[in-house]
Amino acid sequence: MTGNSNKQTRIQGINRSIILDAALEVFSAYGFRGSTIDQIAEKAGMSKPNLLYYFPRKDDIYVTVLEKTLEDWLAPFKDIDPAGDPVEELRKYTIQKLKMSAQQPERSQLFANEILHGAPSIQKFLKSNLKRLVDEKAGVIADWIAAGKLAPVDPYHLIFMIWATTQHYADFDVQVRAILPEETAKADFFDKAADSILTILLNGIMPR
Amino acid sequence: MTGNSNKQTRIQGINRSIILDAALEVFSAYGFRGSTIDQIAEKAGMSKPNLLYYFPRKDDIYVTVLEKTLEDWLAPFKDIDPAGDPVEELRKYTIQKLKMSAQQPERSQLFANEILHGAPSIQKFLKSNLKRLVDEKAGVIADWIAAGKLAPVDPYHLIFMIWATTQHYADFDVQVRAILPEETAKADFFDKAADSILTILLNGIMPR
DNA sequence: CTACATTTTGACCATTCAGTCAAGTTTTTG
DNA sequence: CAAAAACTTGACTGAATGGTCAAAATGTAG
Repeated sequence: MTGNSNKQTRIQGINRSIILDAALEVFSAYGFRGSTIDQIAEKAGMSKPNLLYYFPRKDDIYVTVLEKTLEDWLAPFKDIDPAGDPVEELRKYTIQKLKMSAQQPERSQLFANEILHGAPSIQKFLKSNLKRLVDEKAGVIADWIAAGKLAPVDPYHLIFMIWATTQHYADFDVQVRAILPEETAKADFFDKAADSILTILLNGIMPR
Repeated sequence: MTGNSNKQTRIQGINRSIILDAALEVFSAYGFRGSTIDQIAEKAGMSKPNLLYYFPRKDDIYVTVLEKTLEDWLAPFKDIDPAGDPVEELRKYTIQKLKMSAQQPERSQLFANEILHGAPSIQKFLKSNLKRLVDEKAGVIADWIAAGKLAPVDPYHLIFMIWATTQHYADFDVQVRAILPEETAKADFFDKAADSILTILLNGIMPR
């Protein structure tokens, strides 16, 4: 039985998970080409051939980490509730995404890097799954607008705006810290950022 | 006289420029580690040793392209006029940045990639020049708010929001096109995006 | 046109790195 | 506890790639 088989042994479960954690750290920091298998193996505390026993190709590790990331990443988006209060739903979603950016910047960075370089590994996912999901949620927002519960704005661009703004704090972390060195150290940095963003965003889409 | 000297010959002027154009294309698409000197040389239409005659190290090419980019990139930000009408100035700036994202996505992508991976080549620039400039413009915005010309929002987060939103269309171009395939092909795509963003943003900061 | 400086390149070198392999060790199973 | 399966690794290979070098080609100043 090889490491690729469906049913995992105890050791396989442990080691695959260790490898994927190490890989996320390394890939998010250096990108696919900038990362080496040796780096990941060292961070995972095992030899390179051992790591390759679990994931035969560098690409296998990368794609697996990326897929796990996408899943987590979209969960709160799926949770936007058509039956909820529009402004409240979008506030909840925005805060959720900001929290994820703060707590798991590596996931955001990994994804950003993939897209930035043309999404070579997830083109299909973007055009099928993601597009379908966004179309659905854009429809929900359009309905809210039609019901007069939100100002008339293009739902797609609104979604992009929320994504861009929230992920900025993970992806451009270095820049934010360079400009706000003391602020970012404070405990309430997250709350202040969330508050500023939500003020502008929600006032921007409040029905008039 | 070497290719590094201050005074450039005719051929040096031409070739350095050709190399930098090629390098921007390659580096923005594949990142620093993902790009090879051979690739750049081929795109520039010259042999690798010839290219290395003008820029002795791979890093030299990269840093030169990056510095040129930073300069261009901040020009419109510098142009924000404290004496102008606040909403009008911020509209002008946002549109300017969106235009740049549309016309020179490579520059935005090059910069994004650098920041995403910890800004190894421009840490100092971020902490000195950029911070100084942002502090100055944040002061201008704070004054506008104090004068009751804008809603009370944190100037720094407002600036980040404009940056994030506008650059999203360059850096996440692939994702935008995956989700809005027909839209992006239309001639008025830019206008619609600008309009959507400005509606939300400006309504969000209009004094109440 | 000549002498000198600049530009260009084929061939080459050293290093890095993804991936292989065969032999050894540990874990599981009956 | 013995045999089989699963796991681990040192040593290695081949391809890719950053960079060198010496000689040839081209451009330029007087």
